[in-house]
Amino acid sequence: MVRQRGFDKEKALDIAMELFWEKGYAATSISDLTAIMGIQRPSLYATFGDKEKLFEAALRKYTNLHASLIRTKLQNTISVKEAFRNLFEELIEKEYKNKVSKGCFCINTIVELAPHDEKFEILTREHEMYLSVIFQETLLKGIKSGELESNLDVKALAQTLVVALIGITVLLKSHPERSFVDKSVTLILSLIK
Amino acid sequence: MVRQRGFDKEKALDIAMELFWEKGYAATSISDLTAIMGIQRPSLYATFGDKEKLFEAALRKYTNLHASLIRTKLQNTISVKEAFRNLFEELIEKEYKNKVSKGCFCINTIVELAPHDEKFEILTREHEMYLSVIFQETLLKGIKSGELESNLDVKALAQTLVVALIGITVLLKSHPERSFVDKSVTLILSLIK
DNA sequence: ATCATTTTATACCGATTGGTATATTATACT
DNA sequence: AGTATAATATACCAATCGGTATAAAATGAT
Repeated sequence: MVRQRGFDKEKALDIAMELFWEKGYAATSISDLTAIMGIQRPSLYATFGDKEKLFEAALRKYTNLHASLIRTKLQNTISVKEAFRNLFEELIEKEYKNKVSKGCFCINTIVELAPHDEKFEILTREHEMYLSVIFQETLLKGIKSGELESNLDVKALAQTLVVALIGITVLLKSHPERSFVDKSVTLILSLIK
Repeated sequence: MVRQRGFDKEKALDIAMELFWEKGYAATSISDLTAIMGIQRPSLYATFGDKEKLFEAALRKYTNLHASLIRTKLQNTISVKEAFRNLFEELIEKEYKNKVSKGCFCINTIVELAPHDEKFEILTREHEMYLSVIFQETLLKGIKSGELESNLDVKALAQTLVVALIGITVLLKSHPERSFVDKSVTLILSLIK
């Protein structure tokens, strides 16, 4: 009884996510978005509400994808310490490969919007807290398997790994010497024992 | 022979620095700036060039102030480890006191502009590298005084402290539970031995 | 006091911003 | 096949963007 949408909503959202991720909220215009998404302005507004709603939808999609990606990477290895090492090293490798480093969409949003909009403060904080829970679970598995010491302060270590992940992700955007970030990753991983 | 400027250039730059620091480059308009600086648009352009030049001048002023502030704080204590602890704790205290946390102007710029403008990539990277040098000097002093172990990897530790400082500064903008950041600071400081 | 020089204030520029009104096109059900 | 409904395309909106032309006001040297 109705005309159906001529584009894939999820694909369009993916493209919007990539652009917001790369340029941030303020620097991305509706014209930029419609051009790259391949849709007209009224379609964007009819489908996603307004610019802020679209941004929020894109960020929620990112945090879901990011969390499950992290969880998967931490599950697929025998050694917990190796898993964390691979996590950091893949992050570093990817940022040095790409010419323009987008960093982490969630971290970018903490910096740009969290201080000025409580909605994004909560959304981004909860994602970081969720990451620390994933890290805790991974560390606990390492203790149970006997790989890690049983008297490890799992919570403190997980939170420190989150802090380190944030610090390295941000620092990579300024393209420091590779050895700089490699050395600090090695030292941080030495806390997992 | 000429009319003299009716405002203090350095004071005006300080005010611009605060606003760019709080809102970022894209979200700060010339009208915002002239209003808070108390000057007219042509005065701004005559004195500082254009928006980007003003931003760069503000950021350079910030990095200079920030570096000397950090160096001062690390000098004024007998124990090196205590000095670093105070550095982190004062940062945390300040961010929890203020309602809107501006974070670090340099870090904000790494996230917003470094990936899209080589000038700011270089400027911000050099500041972070400079901080790591200050940290190295401080740690070396601790070794010479006998407080720290002589086999400490000073470079790796200094770089890790920079990474941790960045991570905590960013995370604070999402207002996590106080215990979260306190615990990770304690664990990071345990690397200084 | 006059004059050259620079800052100031007002007003304006075209371009772009986020967001919509309108009218046309395409679809699913009767 | 006709009709109700929603998505599309075009064109437009006021507001704001970064930046400037112009002219009045203020200054220090003569």
